[in-house]
Amino acid sequence: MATEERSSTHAQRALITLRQRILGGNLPGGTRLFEVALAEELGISRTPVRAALSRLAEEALLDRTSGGGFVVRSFAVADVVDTIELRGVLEGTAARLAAERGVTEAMLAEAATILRGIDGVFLADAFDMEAYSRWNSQFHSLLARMSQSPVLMREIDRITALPFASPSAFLDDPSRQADLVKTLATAQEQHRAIIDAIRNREGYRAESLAREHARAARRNVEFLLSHEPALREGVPSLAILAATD
Amino acid sequence: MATEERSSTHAQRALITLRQRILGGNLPGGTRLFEVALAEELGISRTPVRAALSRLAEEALLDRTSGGGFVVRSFAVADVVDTIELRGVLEGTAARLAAERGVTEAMLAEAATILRGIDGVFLADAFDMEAYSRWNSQFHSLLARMSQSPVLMREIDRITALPFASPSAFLDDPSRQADLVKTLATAQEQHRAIIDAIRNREGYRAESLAREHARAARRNVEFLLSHEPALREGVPSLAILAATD
DNA sequence: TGTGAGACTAATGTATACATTGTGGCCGGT
DNA sequence: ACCGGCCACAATGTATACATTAGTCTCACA
Repeated sequence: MATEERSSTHAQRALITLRQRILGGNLPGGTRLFEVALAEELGISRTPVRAALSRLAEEALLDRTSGGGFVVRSFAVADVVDTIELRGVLEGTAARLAAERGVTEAMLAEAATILRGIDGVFLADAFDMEAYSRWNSQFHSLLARMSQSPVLMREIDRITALPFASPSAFLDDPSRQADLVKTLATAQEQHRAIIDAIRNREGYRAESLAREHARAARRNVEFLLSHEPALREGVPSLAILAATD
Repeated sequence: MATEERSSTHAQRALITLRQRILGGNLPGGTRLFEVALAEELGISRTPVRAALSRLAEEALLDRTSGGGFVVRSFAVADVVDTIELRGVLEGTAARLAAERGVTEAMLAEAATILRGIDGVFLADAFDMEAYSRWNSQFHSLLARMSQSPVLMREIDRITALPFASPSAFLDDPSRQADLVKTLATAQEQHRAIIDAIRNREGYRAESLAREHARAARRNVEFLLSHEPALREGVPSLAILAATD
């Protein structure tokens, strides 16, 4: 969120509550949301409910109906796959623009710091997934900034706001942490290679690497979909999909 | 607009009015929009004004301020260039997915019809720019559909809603029609090649061609920016940029 | 049995009054 | 002269009452 909202307005609190429900899979795709019922349930008037619903449509979590109402957006498996693909395309473009336009020494130094931070997580006795996730988020935030394109950064922010398209997607699956850690070493090599390509002004290489890097999330989706649906329901990053009828 | 709105509500009319002003360059980027003043000016209450403003933020034509208000989004030249680049990337991705996933015979037949339609515009005695624009829009709409990705189609719709990133961008510049017609023959060759690549399942070729195809808009921007600003102001597709202080 | 029309109810659109917050200007003190 | 605090006004947040529209169900007719 680029803008700091007024804290604790009714609309803001309703927005947060409803967003959490949708992302957490508690509101199945296709569910009609009604102003009056929600106002009653949340104990506020219709006005802030409408404001919150409009914001959720802005975030593409709700679709508008022809009658002026709102419905929870449905995500099919193909939508998840395509959203992940789109993230790869956008981050790939960010990497390419960074390589084409060149980046500052300060950015490269920041990248080096982040890479060292991630390396440090691997060297610790116990793998700290939260620390990895934090460094990982910083890496991806920097990558977007390196493009020096506010337009692109804005689009990346939009897409990566969805849990399954986030750079941290699937890191929150407690049942597969040991397996995940094995793949994160590869991911870190990719981080290093992307920065190397950017430093060397290799646009095509940078784009290709960043696209492939994002594809890890797709592999996770495919893994989870090849197993029992029950397994998927324990994965926060895919909760929104579990909610699809 | 995927959804049909209620016709002629105050909010809808305010939305249309304000959108036209912004896209037409009559509201400079950075302009604060105030509910009360707009309500007074439009002769309606604040409620539909707020709804319209929220919709415009959804369309990314307005940014939200920290105080809960709205400000007209500023577009710098670099933003225009990057948005056009993004359109190329997205349409390139659509072409690649179409090639990778394959398309139906019906889609290919539709493409052939459109290509014939465009060819017909070139064969006429007087070049009909409006007819060309209509066929061109159909081509690009089909291209997005060929990806068979609702997620991607949605993003393409978002980006191409901006005048300078529209497939029809700059076709509306009355002062340069003769020059433009010369470049449209090249564009039509590109249309043909894109469909050929898709038919042949050549993903990389299709993506590259579609990206290059979108780059024509960038050449138009660069041409206009290398001439007097006064020239630019007569170009509807760039009106929104002319409005930037 | 199917279709169309009408009635009723619920959902959304709108205006307005009041509450709360933010911003700018002015005044006083250092 | 500059900075901080206070006050007033404007902007936004909210609730509520009323208006309008959309959707669904039932009945009647072909």
